[in-house]
Amino acid sequence: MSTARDVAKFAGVSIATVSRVMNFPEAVKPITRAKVEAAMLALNFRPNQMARALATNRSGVIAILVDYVGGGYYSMLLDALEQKARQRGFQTIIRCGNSNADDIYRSVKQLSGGQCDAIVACVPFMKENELKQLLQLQPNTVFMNCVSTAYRQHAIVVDNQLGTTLALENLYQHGHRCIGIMTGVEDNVENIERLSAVKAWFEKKALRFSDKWLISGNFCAENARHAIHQLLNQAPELTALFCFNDQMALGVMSYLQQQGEQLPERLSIIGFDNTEACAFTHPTLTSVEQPIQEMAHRAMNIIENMLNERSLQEQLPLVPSLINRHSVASLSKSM
Amino acid sequence: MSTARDVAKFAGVSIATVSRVMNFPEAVKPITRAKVEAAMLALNFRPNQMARALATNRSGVIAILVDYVGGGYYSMLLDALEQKARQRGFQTIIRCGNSNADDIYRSVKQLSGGQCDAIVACVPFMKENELKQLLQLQPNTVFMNCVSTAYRQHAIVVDNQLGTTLALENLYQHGHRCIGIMTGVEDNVENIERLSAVKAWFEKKALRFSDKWLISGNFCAENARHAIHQLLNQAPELTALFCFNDQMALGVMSYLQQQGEQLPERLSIIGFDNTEACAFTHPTLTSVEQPIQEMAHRAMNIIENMLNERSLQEQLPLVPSLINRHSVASLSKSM
DNA sequence: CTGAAAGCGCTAACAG
DNA sequence: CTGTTAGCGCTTTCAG
Repeated sequence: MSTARDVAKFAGVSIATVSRVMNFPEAVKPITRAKVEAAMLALNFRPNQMARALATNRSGVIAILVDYVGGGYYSMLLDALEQKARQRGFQTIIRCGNSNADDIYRSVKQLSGGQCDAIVACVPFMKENELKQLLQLQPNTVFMNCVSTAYRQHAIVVDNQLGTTLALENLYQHGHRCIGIMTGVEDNVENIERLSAVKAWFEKKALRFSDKWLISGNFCAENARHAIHQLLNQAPELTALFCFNDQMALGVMSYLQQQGEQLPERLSIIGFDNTEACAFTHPTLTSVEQPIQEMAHRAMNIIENMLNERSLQEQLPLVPSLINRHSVASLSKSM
Repeated sequence: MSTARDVAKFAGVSIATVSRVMNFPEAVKPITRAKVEAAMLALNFRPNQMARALATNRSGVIAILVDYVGGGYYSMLLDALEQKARQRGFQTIIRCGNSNADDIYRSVKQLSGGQCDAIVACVPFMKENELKQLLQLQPNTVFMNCVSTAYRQHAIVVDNQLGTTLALENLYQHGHRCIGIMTGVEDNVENIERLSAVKAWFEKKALRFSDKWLISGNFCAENARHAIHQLLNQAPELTALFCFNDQMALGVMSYLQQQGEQLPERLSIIGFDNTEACAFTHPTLTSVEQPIQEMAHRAMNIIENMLNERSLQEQLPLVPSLINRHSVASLSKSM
């Protein structure tokens, strides 16, 4: 592999000039520049990013930390982040396998040794004090889908209260009063927010809410099958179900259909995330959409501000919207 | 951020000793080592990976190049690769947005500047001569799902002929003789292999195969909806369909069900990849599974051999299997 | 506009 | 077992 020194020798210039051609081409006389560029081509020169990073203390890469890369919501988010980062001249690298705070710490320790300039951490499972530790390891961090009171400048989050209300209100307007709730992972902050929004909504509506209407599906399709079975056993009066993510809604739908139930007649269902699969179920799935593009955009704004040592603004929760499809039946019609 | 020099000063040793504690702890007297480790802790020392990589010419990271990270097959593959790489002490980074040869070249040029030791490139769209170029840019490359005659030592691929045969044979045994084929992206080498396997199978069975039974869905669910509409128009005699990936099968199923068709009665369907969604459709989807774990395992073997400058063995195609579910009806029964 | 030289933080001989 | 020292390949003053 040829180095800048080789190029310099070949072009008959100094190594500093080679560096300038890479970084400030306008600062080099066109004719010299041409010689250098020719040499680069001839020697198939590719600058060593590690050396460059070491010298400048900048790598140009943003690391994204997630749990699984697969399916659902995060894969969409990752693609959005990659695209926005690229637009601003950053490379992105994704590290998966970060399912708890310790995984995150380990990853961050490695990555913050110069391997990246900033981190986007998808850490809905982290508590306030853990976020603090994370920021100590790497100040240039953005938390995605992470509710935080102390670090609002670093945290991008959707208005879960609104998302929840949109879903419940839609079911309500279709005549549903007995609405089941399938929650996700217990200490996931988004889960917590959505759950408390559910309770607030029922109170505001002065509707009875029974704890029997509540069940956990752990955000995962397979668990949702068992969960819905149990839920309908313990609360057969339910006519609708709000799932805290689409994966679970998918599990529920497939389970019920395997039991020979008609959807949405037997149960109206709304999911959360508006993943691609929503359009390809039968019936298609109504779901709450998170504004992924805007989230990715904000993440990059925060990062640029951090890297330029500008002060950060507090982030307001972003506005989700309900995407109406065919998984909700009007109660009057089906009765 | 503290450096090895700081640690050395703090511990009252030389910087070389600090380095040894990191790399060959046994080579340092326990008492010295303890002092150094204490200093590291006290100073919150994290070695600069870039400096280390520069000095050793090894980064410990494997880069994985894919197109989209989302949904289907690749997200499963990515998780498998990450896991296997981690087991062998490598970090992985994923770069998405590589949908053609030029994207790949650009990524590889950047990454091979010391940022990674090896690359796993998911490049079913690349031709033999493009693979050659890629290997010139970065010799330590593994091609995933990539048919190649010249670079078999670098290419991990599933036996597409067998996979295709398994699917068609299953339909045949359920009595189907008029079998539609939904292909993927035209110049995708896996697509090409599967298509020629289809034709070979029909010939071997001495069954008529009409070109009207063939349609492209571009590997994507949305396209599959239009494709199936057209296909059944031009060939209403079809009783079964083999889709070259699951995404398209999903699109087909949802479209037909929206048209009020019964599945699998109207059309028996088999997909390819056995993605997670297969278990959550209704009916559940029979699909050809690629041995992802084994593929990831082999990729890491090849990489270790390359990095240790051992000679590479030619890779034989891996063996896929058919996962039977409920999307295939017996023709006798449904008639 | 260009060159010389001093690092960036770490590793790896080589001495001792 | 430990310290000294010369790089790894690039950037960045500072002179000229």
